[in-house]
Amino acid sequence: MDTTLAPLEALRQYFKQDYFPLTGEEEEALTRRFTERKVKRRAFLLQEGEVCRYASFVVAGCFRLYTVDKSGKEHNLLFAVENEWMTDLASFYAEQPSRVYIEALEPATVLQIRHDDLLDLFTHYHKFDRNFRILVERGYIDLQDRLLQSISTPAEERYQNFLTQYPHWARRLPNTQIASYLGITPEFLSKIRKDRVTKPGKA
Amino acid sequence: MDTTLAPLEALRQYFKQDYFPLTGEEEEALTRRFTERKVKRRAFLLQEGEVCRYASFVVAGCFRLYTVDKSGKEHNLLFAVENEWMTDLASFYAEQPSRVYIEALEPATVLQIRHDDLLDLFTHYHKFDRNFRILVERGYIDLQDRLLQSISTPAEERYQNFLTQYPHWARRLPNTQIASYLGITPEFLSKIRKDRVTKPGKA
DNA sequence: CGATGCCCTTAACCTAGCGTAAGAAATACC
DNA sequence: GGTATTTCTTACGCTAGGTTAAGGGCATCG
Repeated sequence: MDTTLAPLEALRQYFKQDYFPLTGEEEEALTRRFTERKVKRRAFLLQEGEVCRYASFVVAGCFRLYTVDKSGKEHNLLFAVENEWMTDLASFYAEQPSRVYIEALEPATVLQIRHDDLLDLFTHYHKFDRNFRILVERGYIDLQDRLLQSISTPAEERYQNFLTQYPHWARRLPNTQIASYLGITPEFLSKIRKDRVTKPGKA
Repeated sequence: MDTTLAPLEALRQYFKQDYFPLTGEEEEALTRRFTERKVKRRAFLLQEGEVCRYASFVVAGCFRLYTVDKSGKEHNLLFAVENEWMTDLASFYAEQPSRVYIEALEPATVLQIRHDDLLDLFTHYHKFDRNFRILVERGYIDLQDRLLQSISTPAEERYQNFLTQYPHWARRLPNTQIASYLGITPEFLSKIRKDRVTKPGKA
Protein backbone atom coordinates (compact mmCIF):
# COMPACT_ATOMS: atom_id res chain seq x y z
CA MET A 1 0.00 0.00 0.00
CA ASP A 2 1.49 3.28 -1.12
CA THR A 3 0.17 5.97 1.19
CA THR A 4 1.41 8.90 -0.87
CA LEU A 5 -0.35 7.74 -4.01
CA ALA A 6 -3.67 6.76 -2.47
CA PRO A 7 -5.04 10.30 -1.84
CA LEU A 8 -4.39 11.41 -5.42
CA GLU A 9 -6.06 8.25 -6.58
CA ALA A 10 -9.18 9.30 -4.65
CA LEU A 11 -9.14 12.65 -6.46
CA ARG A 12 -8.78 10.95 -9.84
CA GLN A 13 -11.67 8.67 -9.06
CA TYR A 14 -13.77 11.62 -8.01
CA PHE A 15 -13.44 13.34 -11.36
CA LYS A 16 -13.82 10.10 -13.23
CA GLN A 17 -17.16 9.32 -11.63
CA ASP A 18 -18.96 12.63 -11.63
CA TYR A 19 -17.52 14.87 -14.32
CA PHE A 20 -16.32 15.08 -17.90
CA PRO A 21 -13.56 12.44 -18.01
CA LEU A 22 -10.00 13.69 -18.04
CA THR A 23 -7.31 12.67 -20.50
CA GLY A 24 -4.06 11.28 -19.14
CA GLU A 25 -2.41 14.64 -19.68
CA GLU A 26 -5.18 16.47 -17.84
CA GLU A 27 -5.02 14.04 -14.94
CA GLU A 28 -1.32 14.57 -14.73
CA ALA A 29 -1.72 18.35 -14.82
CA LEU A 30 -4.36 18.14 -12.12
CA THR A 31 -2.61 15.84 -9.67
CA ARG A 32 0.71 17.61 -10.06
CA ARG A 33 -0.84 20.79 -8.64
CA PHE A 34 -2.29 19.27 -5.47
CA THR A 35 -0.49 18.99 -2.15
CA GLU A 36 -1.39 16.62 0.63
CA ARG A 37 -1.94 18.01 4.11
CA LYS A 38 -2.85 16.37 7.39
CA VAL A 39 -4.96 18.20 9.95
CA LYS A 40 -5.53 17.30 13.59
CA ARG A 41 -8.93 17.15 15.21
CA ARG A 42 -9.99 20.66 16.28
CA ALA A 43 -7.40 22.29 14.01
CA PHE A 44 -8.40 25.01 11.56
CA LEU A 45 -8.07 24.91 7.81
CA LEU A 46 -9.14 28.55 7.76
CA GLN A 47 -9.91 31.24 10.30
CA GLU A 48 -11.98 34.39 10.04
CA GLY A 49 -9.97 37.26 8.61
CA GLU A 50 -7.57 35.04 6.64
CA VAL A 51 -7.80 34.74 2.88
CA CYS A 52 -8.73 31.21 1.84
CA ARG A 53 -5.70 30.38 -0.32
CA TYR A 54 -6.52 26.77 -1.10
CA ALA A 55 -9.39 24.71 -2.38
CA SER A 56 -9.41 21.54 -0.30
CA PHE A 57 -10.58 18.12 -1.35
CA VAL A 58 -11.25 15.88 1.65
CA VAL A 59 -9.54 12.51 1.46
CA ALA A 60 -10.16 11.43 5.03
CA GLY A 61 -11.87 12.86 8.08
CA CYS A 62 -14.53 15.47 8.44
CA PHE A 63 -14.86 19.27 8.49
CA ARG A 64 -17.34 21.95 9.31
CA LEU A 65 -17.53 25.48 7.93
CA TYR A 66 -19.10 27.95 10.35
CA THR A 67 -19.53 31.63 11.23
CA VAL A 68 -19.47 33.30 14.60
CA ASP A 69 -22.07 36.03 15.00
CA LYS A 70 -21.76 39.20 17.06
CA SER A 71 -23.07 37.55 20.18
CA GLY A 72 -20.44 34.81 19.89
CA LYS A 73 -22.73 32.05 18.69
CA GLU A 74 -21.46 29.60 16.09
CA HIS A 75 -23.51 28.63 13.04
CA ASN A 76 -22.55 25.70 10.84
CA LEU A 77 -23.07 26.35 7.16
CA LEU A 78 -21.60 23.21 5.66
CA PHE A 79 -19.97 19.90 6.40
CA ALA A 80 -17.59 17.88 4.24
CA VAL A 81 -16.40 14.31 4.54
CA GLU A 82 -14.42 12.05 2.17
CA ASN A 83 -14.75 12.99 -1.52
CA GLU A 84 -16.32 16.35 -0.84
CA TRP A 85 -14.79 19.82 -1.14
CA MET A 86 -14.31 22.18 1.74
CA THR A 87 -13.48 25.72 0.73
CA ASP A 88 -14.81 29.18 1.47
CA LEU A 89 -15.54 29.94 -2.16
CA ALA A 90 -16.35 33.57 -1.42
CA SER A 91 -12.93 34.19 0.05
CA PHE A 92 -11.12 31.86 -2.33
CA TYR A 93 -12.40 33.34 -5.58
CA ALA A 94 -12.49 36.97 -4.54
CA GLU A 95 -9.20 36.64 -2.61
CA GLN A 96 -10.81 38.57 0.23
CA PRO A 97 -10.59 37.95 3.99
CA SER A 98 -12.96 35.21 5.02
CA ARG A 99 -15.88 35.61 7.38
CA VAL A 100 -15.93 31.96 8.34
CA TYR A 101 -13.93 29.24 10.06
CA ILE A 102 -13.15 25.78 8.72
CA GLU A 103 -12.40 23.28 11.44
CA ALA A 104 -11.59 19.56 11.41
CA LEU A 105 -14.08 17.60 13.50
CA GLU A 106 -11.94 14.49 13.14
CA PRO A 107 -8.29 13.96 12.28
CA ALA A 108 -8.24 14.58 8.53
CA THR A 109 -6.28 14.48 5.30
CA VAL A 110 -6.93 16.91 2.45
CA LEU A 111 -5.53 17.60 -0.99
CA GLN A 112 -5.09 21.29 -1.63
CA ILE A 113 -4.66 23.41 -4.72
CA ARG A 114 -3.65 27.06 -4.70
CA HIS A 115 -5.89 29.64 -6.30
CA ASP A 116 -3.40 30.60 -9.01
CA ASP A 117 -2.65 26.98 -9.80
CA LEU A 118 -6.36 26.44 -10.33
CA LEU A 119 -6.64 29.47 -12.61
CA ASP A 120 -3.63 28.11 -14.43
CA LEU A 121 -5.44 24.85 -14.91
CA PHE A 122 -8.46 26.72 -16.24
CA THR A 123 -6.38 28.62 -18.77
CA HIS A 124 -4.51 25.62 -20.09
CA TYR A 125 -7.21 22.99 -20.06
CA HIS A 126 -10.68 23.88 -21.18
CA LYS A 127 -12.17 20.93 -19.35
CA PHE A 128 -11.39 22.24 -15.89
CA ASP A 129 -13.23 25.45 -16.60
CA ARG A 130 -16.14 23.23 -17.40
CA ASN A 131 -15.81 20.74 -14.57
CA PHE A 132 -15.44 23.46 -11.99
CA ARG A 133 -18.35 25.35 -13.50
CA ILE A 134 -20.43 22.24 -12.89
CA LEU A 135 -18.98 21.83 -9.44
CA VAL A 136 -19.96 25.36 -8.46
CA GLU A 137 -23.38 24.91 -10.04
CA ARG A 138 -23.98 21.93 -7.78
CA GLY A 139 -22.79 23.89 -4.79
CA TYR A 140 -25.15 26.69 -5.77
CA ILE A 141 -28.08 24.32 -6.00
CA ASP A 142 -27.37 22.83 -2.57
CA LEU A 143 -27.00 26.29 -1.11
CA GLN A 144 -30.28 27.50 -2.58
CA ASP A 145 -32.01 24.48 -1.18
CA ARG A 146 -30.48 25.13 2.21
CA LEU A 147 -31.59 28.76 2.16
CA LEU A 148 -35.05 27.74 1.06
CA GLN A 149 -35.39 25.36 3.96
CA SER A 150 -33.91 27.64 6.55
CA ILE A 151 -36.39 30.31 5.50
CA SER A 152 -39.55 28.37 5.00
CA THR A 153 -39.45 25.13 6.96
CA PRO A 154 -39.98 24.55 10.68
CA ALA A 155 -37.14 23.01 12.68
CA GLU A 156 -38.63 19.56 13.06
CA GLU A 157 -39.06 19.13 9.33
CA ARG A 158 -35.63 20.54 8.61
CA TYR A 159 -34.23 17.82 10.83
CA GLN A 160 -36.17 15.13 8.99
CA ASN A 161 -34.94 16.43 5.66
CA PHE A 162 -31.40 16.56 6.93
CA LEU A 163 -31.57 12.90 7.91
CA THR A 164 -32.80 11.82 4.49
CA GLN A 165 -30.70 14.21 2.39
CA TYR A 166 -27.43 13.78 4.23
CA PRO A 167 -27.47 10.39 5.96
CA HIS A 168 -23.69 10.12 5.66
CA TRP A 169 -23.34 13.34 7.63
CA ALA A 170 -26.07 12.48 10.11
CA ARG A 171 -24.51 9.14 10.96
CA ARG A 172 -21.19 10.67 11.73
CA LEU A 173 -21.72 14.02 13.38
CA PRO A 174 -22.56 14.79 17.01
CA ASN A 175 -26.01 16.27 17.51
CA THR A 176 -24.49 19.48 18.75
CA GLN A 177 -23.07 20.07 15.29
CA ILE A 178 -26.25 19.06 13.55
CA ALA A 179 -28.29 21.39 15.73
CA SER A 180 -26.01 24.26 14.79
CA TYR A 181 -26.44 23.39 11.11
CA LEU A 182 -30.21 23.35 11.51
CA GLY A 183 -30.16 26.70 13.26
CA ILE A 184 -31.47 25.48 16.61
CA THR A 185 -30.02 24.71 20.03
CA PRO A 186 -28.91 21.19 20.97
CA GLU A 187 -31.57 21.28 23.68
CA PHE A 188 -34.29 21.90 21.18
CA LEU A 189 -32.99 19.20 18.84
CA SER A 190 -33.09 16.86 21.76
CA LYS A 191 -36.76 17.69 22.26
CA ILE A 192 -37.51 17.11 18.58
CA ARG A 193 -35.82 13.73 18.67
CA LYS A 194 -37.80 12.70 21.71
CA ASP A 195 -41.09 13.79 20.15
CA ARG A 196 -40.20 11.86 17.01
CA VAL A 197 -40.05 8.64 19.00
CA THR A 198 -43.06 9.43 21.18
CA LYS A 199 -45.37 10.26 18.29
CA PRO A 200 -44.15 8.12 15.40
CA GLY A 201 -47.39 8.52 13.44
CA LYS A 202 -46.13 11.89 12.21
CA ALA A 203 -44.80 10.46 8.93
CA MET B 1 -34.10 54.14 -32.32
CA ASP B 2 -34.20 50.49 -33.20
CA THR B 3 -36.16 48.72 -30.49
CA THR B 4 -35.19 45.21 -31.57
CA LEU B 5 -31.50 45.95 -31.41
CA ALA B 6 -31.41 47.79 -28.11
CA PRO B 7 -31.95 44.79 -25.77
CA LEU B 8 -29.16 42.75 -27.37
CA GLU B 9 -26.94 45.76 -27.07
CA ALA B 10 -27.57 45.73 -23.30
CA LEU B 11 -26.49 42.08 -23.17
CA ARG B 12 -23.33 42.82 -25.15
CA GLN B 13 -22.49 45.67 -22.82
CA TYR B 14 -23.03 43.44 -19.82
CA PHE B 15 -20.44 40.91 -20.94
CA LYS B 16 -18.09 43.62 -22.05
CA GLN B 17 -18.04 45.30 -18.66
CA ASP B 18 -17.84 42.43 -16.24
CA TYR B 19 -16.36 39.40 -17.96
CA PHE B 20 -13.66 38.12 -20.29
CA PRO B 21 -14.26 40.18 -23.44
CA LEU B 22 -15.90 38.40 -26.35
CA THR B 23 -14.63 38.33 -29.91
CA GLY B 24 -16.94 39.47 -32.69
CA GLU B 25 -17.67 35.85 -33.54
CA GLU B 26 -18.50 35.00 -29.94
CA GLU B 27 -20.76 38.02 -29.64
CA GLU B 28 -22.54 36.95 -32.76
CA ALA B 29 -22.92 33.38 -31.49
CA LEU B 30 -24.22 34.69 -28.20
CA THR B 31 -26.77 37.19 -29.43
CA ARG B 32 -28.05 34.87 -32.14
CA ARG B 33 -29.23 32.43 -29.45
CA PHE B 34 -31.23 34.90 -27.37
CA THR B 35 -34.91 35.68 -27.84
CA GLU B 36 -36.67 38.76 -26.60
CA ARG B 37 -39.79 38.36 -24.50
CA LYS B 38 -42.12 40.87 -22.89
CA VAL B 39 -43.84 40.09 -19.61
CA LYS B 40 -46.74 41.92 -18.02
CA ARG B 41 -46.79 42.99 -14.40
CA ARG B 42 -47.88 40.05 -12.22
CA ALA B 43 -47.15 37.53 -14.97
CA PHE B 44 -44.96 34.51 -14.31
CA LEU B 45 -41.72 33.66 -15.98
CA LEU B 46 -41.81 30.33 -14.17
CA GLN B 47 -44.21 28.49 -11.88
CA GLU B 48 -43.64 25.74 -9.36
CA GLY B 49 -43.62 22.33 -10.99
CA GLU B 50 -42.47 23.58 -14.39
CA VAL B 51 -38.95 23.01 -15.62
CA CYS B 52 -37.08 26.28 -16.01
CA ARG B 53 -36.23 26.07 -19.74
CA TYR B 54 -34.63 29.48 -20.14
CA ALA B 55 -31.97 31.58 -18.54
CA SER B 56 -33.33 35.12 -18.55
CA PHE B 57 -31.38 38.34 -18.71
CA VAL B 58 -33.45 41.31 -17.56
CA VAL B 59 -33.44 44.22 -19.98
CA ALA B 60 -36.24 46.22 -18.39
CA GLY B 61 -38.49 45.86 -15.37
CA CYS B 62 -38.15 43.88 -12.24
CA PHE B 63 -38.67 40.31 -11.02
CA ARG B 64 -38.83 38.33 -7.83
CA LEU B 65 -38.07 34.65 -7.30
CA TYR B 66 -39.99 33.12 -4.39
CA THR B 67 -41.21 29.87 -2.80
CA VAL B 68 -44.52 29.10 -1.23
CA ASP B 69 -44.29 27.01 1.94
CA LYS B 70 -46.77 24.44 3.18
CA SER B 71 -48.80 27.00 5.08
CA GLY B 72 -49.13 29.09 1.93
CA LYS B 73 -46.69 31.82 2.88
CA GLU B 74 -44.46 33.33 0.19
CA HIS B 75 -40.73 33.84 0.71
CA ASN B 76 -38.66 35.93 -1.67
CA LEU B 77 -35.24 34.51 -2.39
CA LEU B 78 -34.00 36.93 -5.00
CA PHE B 79 -34.81 40.01 -7.02
CA ALA B 80 -33.52 41.05 -10.43
CA VAL B 81 -33.70 44.35 -12.25
CA GLU B 82 -32.03 45.62 -15.44
CA ASN B 83 -28.73 43.88 -16.28
CA GLU B 84 -29.23 41.08 -13.80
CA TRP B 85 -30.12 37.44 -14.42
CA MET B 86 -33.29 35.79 -13.24
CA THR B 87 -33.27 32.04 -13.48
CA ASP B 88 -33.96 29.13 -11.17
CA LEU B 89 -30.51 27.64 -11.63
CA ALA B 90 -31.43 24.48 -9.77
CA SER B 91 -34.24 23.68 -12.17
CA PHE B 92 -32.45 25.05 -15.23
CA TYR B 93 -29.25 23.06 -14.89
CA ALA B 94 -30.72 19.85 -13.54
CA GLU B 95 -33.74 20.09 -15.88
CA GLN B 96 -35.94 19.19 -12.94
CA PRO B 97 -39.33 20.65 -11.93
CA SER B 98 -38.86 23.91 -10.09
CA ARG B 99 -39.86 24.56 -6.51
CA VAL B 100 -40.12 28.29 -7.01
CA TYR B 101 -42.04 30.99 -8.85
CA ILE B 102 -40.61 33.85 -10.86
CA GLU B 103 -42.95 36.78 -11.17
CA ALA B 104 -42.67 40.19 -12.81
CA LEU B 105 -43.23 42.97 -10.28
CA GLU B 106 -43.29 45.52 -13.08
CA PRO B 107 -43.90 45.23 -16.81
CA ALA B 108 -40.66 43.74 -18.07
CA THR B 109 -38.53 42.74 -21.03
CA VAL B 110 -36.10 39.83 -20.90
CA LEU B 111 -33.68 38.11 -23.24
CA GLN B 112 -33.88 34.36 -22.97
CA ILE B 113 -31.61 31.51 -23.96
CA ARG B 114 -32.62 27.85 -23.97
CA HIS B 115 -30.68 25.35 -21.90
CA ASP B 116 -29.41 23.37 -24.88
CA ASP B 117 -28.42 26.53 -26.72
CA LEU B 118 -26.35 27.51 -23.73
CA LEU B 119 -24.67 24.10 -23.56
CA ASP B 120 -24.03 24.47 -27.26
CA LEU B 121 -22.35 27.76 -26.59
CA PHE B 122 -20.24 26.12 -23.89
CA THR B 123 -19.10 23.36 -26.21
CA HIS B 124 -18.19 25.60 -29.12
CA TYR B 125 -16.70 28.54 -27.32
CA HIS B 126 -14.42 27.99 -24.39
CA LYS B 127 -14.97 31.49 -23.13
CA PHE B 128 -18.62 30.97 -22.25
CA ASP B 129 -17.77 28.02 -20.06
CA ARG B 130 -15.49 30.41 -18.28
CA ASN B 131 -17.75 33.43 -18.16
CA PHE B 132 -20.67 31.42 -16.89
CA ARG B 133 -18.42 29.70 -14.36
CA ILE B 134 -17.63 33.16 -13.03
CA LEU B 135 -21.27 34.17 -13.20
CA VAL B 136 -22.31 31.18 -11.08
CA GLU B 137 -19.43 31.79 -8.68
CA ARG B 138 -20.74 35.27 -8.05
CA GLY B 139 -24.21 33.94 -7.56
CA TYR B 140 -22.82 31.42 -5.10
CA ILE B 141 -21.04 34.10 -3.14
CA ASP B 142 -24.18 36.24 -2.91
CA LEU B 143 -26.20 33.24 -1.86
CA GLN B 144 -23.75 32.25 0.86
CA ASP B 145 -23.82 35.76 2.17
CA ARG B 146 -27.58 35.72 2.19
CA LEU B 147 -27.66 32.41 4.06
CA LEU B 148 -25.10 33.70 6.52
CA GLN B 149 -27.18 36.74 7.28
CA SER B 150 -30.48 34.94 7.47
CA ILE B 151 -28.94 32.56 9.98
CA SER B 152 -26.89 34.82 12.14
CA THR B 153 -28.19 38.37 11.96
CA PRO B 154 -31.24 39.90 13.64
CA ALA B 155 -33.96 41.34 11.43
CA GLU B 156 -33.20 44.98 12.07
CA GLU B 157 -29.60 44.62 11.01
CA ARG B 158 -30.53 42.53 7.99
CA TYR B 159 -32.70 45.42 6.89
CA GLN B 160 -29.86 47.89 7.32
CA ASN B 161 -27.55 45.64 5.33
CA PHE B 162 -30.14 45.24 2.64
CA LEU B 163 -30.41 49.00 2.27
CA THR B 164 -26.67 49.43 1.87
CA GLN B 165 -25.99 46.28 -0.18
CA TYR B 166 -28.88 46.60 -2.58
CA PRO B 167 -29.89 50.25 -2.73
CA HIS B 168 -31.11 49.82 -6.31
CA TRP B 169 -33.52 47.14 -5.13
CA ALA B 170 -34.54 49.00 -1.99
CA ARG B 171 -35.41 52.14 -3.90
CA ARG B 172 -37.68 50.30 -6.22
CA LEU B 173 -39.47 47.58 -4.34
CA PRO B 174 -42.52 47.84 -2.09
CA ASN B 175 -41.81 47.11 1.57
CA THR B 176 -44.02 44.07 1.42
CA GLN B 177 -41.57 42.45 -0.99
CA ILE B 178 -38.56 43.55 1.01
CA ALA B 179 -40.05 42.14 4.20
CA SER B 180 -40.58 38.81 2.51
CA TYR B 181 -36.96 38.84 1.35
CA LEU B 182 -35.77 39.58 4.87
CA GLY B 183 -37.88 36.78 6.26
CA ILE B 184 -40.17 38.95 8.35
CA THR B 185 -43.74 40.23 8.07
CA PRO B 186 -44.50 43.63 6.54
CA GLU B 187 -45.95 44.61 9.93
CA PHE B 188 -42.69 43.88 11.64
CA LEU B 189 -40.68 45.73 8.99
CA SER B 190 -42.96 48.65 9.53
CA LYS B 191 -42.10 48.58 13.23
CA ILE B 192 -38.36 48.41 12.49
CA ARG B 193 -38.62 51.41 10.18
CA LYS B 194 -40.45 53.39 12.80
CA ASP B 195 -37.89 52.53 15.47
CA ARG B 196 -35.10 53.52 13.12
CA VAL B 197 -36.49 57.04 12.90
CA THR B 198 -37.39 57.27 16.58
CA LYS B 199 -33.98 56.17 17.89
CA PRO B 200 -31.50 57.30 15.25
CA GLY B 201 -28.51 57.01 17.61
CA LYS B 202 -28.41 53.25 16.92
CA ALA B 203 -25.63 53.56 14.32
C1' DC C 1 -8.22 3.01 36.01
C1' DG C 2 -9.48 7.25 37.39
C1' DA C 3 -10.81 11.80 36.00
C1' DT C 4 -11.76 15.46 32.91
C1' DG C 5 -14.20 16.77 29.36
C1' DC C 6 -17.94 16.01 25.88
C1' DC C 7 -22.29 15.13 24.61
C1' DC C 8 -27.15 14.30 25.42
C1' DT C 9 -31.31 15.04 27.85
C1' DT C 10 -35.14 17.17 30.78
C1' DA C 11 -37.64 20.89 32.58
C1' DA C 12 -39.18 25.65 33.85
C1' DC C 13 -39.25 30.08 32.37
C1' DC C 14 -38.67 33.89 28.77
C1' DT C 15 -38.83 36.74 24.47
C1' DA C 16 -38.46 38.00 19.52
C1' DG C 17 -41.09 38.00 16.05
C1' DC C 18 -45.75 36.31 14.11
C1' DG C 19 -51.01 36.38 13.36
C1' DT C 20 -54.83 38.95 13.08
C1' DA C 21 -57.63 42.77 12.54
C1' DA C 22 -58.63 47.20 10.93
C1' DG C 23 -58.06 52.02 9.48
C1' DA C 24 -55.50 55.35 6.48
C1' DA C 25 -52.65 56.46 2.45
C1' DA C 26 -51.02 55.63 -1.97
C1' DT C 27 -51.29 53.53 -6.82
C1' DA C 28 -53.12 51.19 -10.65
C1' DC C 29 -56.17 50.84 -14.10
C1' DC C 30 -60.69 51.85 -16.75
C1' DG D 1 -61.13 61.40 -12.60
C1' DG D 2 -62.82 58.07 -9.91
C1' DT D 3 -63.08 53.53 -8.11
C1' DA D 4 -60.56 49.33 -6.79
C1' DT D 5 -56.47 47.39 -5.17
C1' DT D 6 -52.41 47.44 -3.01
C1' DT D 7 -49.57 49.20 0.51
C1' DC D 8 -48.36 50.99 5.02
C1' DT D 9 -49.19 51.42 9.76
C1' DT D 10 -50.65 50.47 14.78
C1' DA D 11 -51.84 47.43 18.45
C1' DC D 12 -52.23 43.25 21.19
C1' DG D 13 -52.34 38.46 22.28
C1' DC D 14 -49.72 34.20 21.04
C1' DT D 15 -46.29 30.54 19.95
C1' DA D 16 -41.88 28.56 18.36
C1' DG D 17 -37.81 28.27 19.88
C1' DG D 18 -34.12 30.15 23.16
C1' DT D 19 -32.05 30.35 27.87
C1' DT D 20 -30.57 28.62 31.96
C1' DA D 21 -29.61 25.08 35.06
C1' DA D 22 -28.61 20.63 36.35
C1' DG D 23 -27.89 15.53 36.12
C1' DG D 24 -26.08 11.38 33.78
C1' DG D 25 -23.56 8.57 30.19
C1' DC D 26 -19.42 7.67 27.63
C1' DA D 27 -15.20 8.60 25.66
C1' DT D 28 -10.48 9.66 25.88
C1' DC D 29 -6.06 10.41 27.69
C1' DG D 30 -2.66 10.62 31.53
